[in-house]
Amino acid sequence: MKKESFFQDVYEVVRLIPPGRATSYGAIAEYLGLKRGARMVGWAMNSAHGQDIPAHRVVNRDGLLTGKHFFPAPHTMQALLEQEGMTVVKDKIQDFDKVFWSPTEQLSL
DNA sequence: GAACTGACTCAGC
DNA sequence: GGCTGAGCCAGTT
Repeated sequence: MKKESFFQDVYEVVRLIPPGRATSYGAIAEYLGLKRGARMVGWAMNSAHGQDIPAHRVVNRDGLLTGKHFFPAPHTMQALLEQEGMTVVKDKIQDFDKVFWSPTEQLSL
């Protein structure tokens, strides 16, 4: 197995998120074996700056764009999500249960 | 080198 | 039903 950092796995999973879909920090953490490692996923995103990581497709359990504040502009995250066909109202993804992409289910097949 | 923090989440009160 | 506390790992101070 790879001895890469937990962060590298996070990046890879986030890259596999298909357009028009979004997932949560907890879902990624769970896929990596960390049930409460959601914070580390967010931390990984923090280090993902400069890489091809669609961090805008990663939101919290509520579909809320908690990480929007870390983007170049506050509306960048929402704009990217809307470009992919998702509806964002008040920094929150609408029909999040429909656009939700679970790595545990999609990648374990 | 130990303590703190950090883009979260769940359980308990 | 809303708030507080605890827990995960790694990077920073």
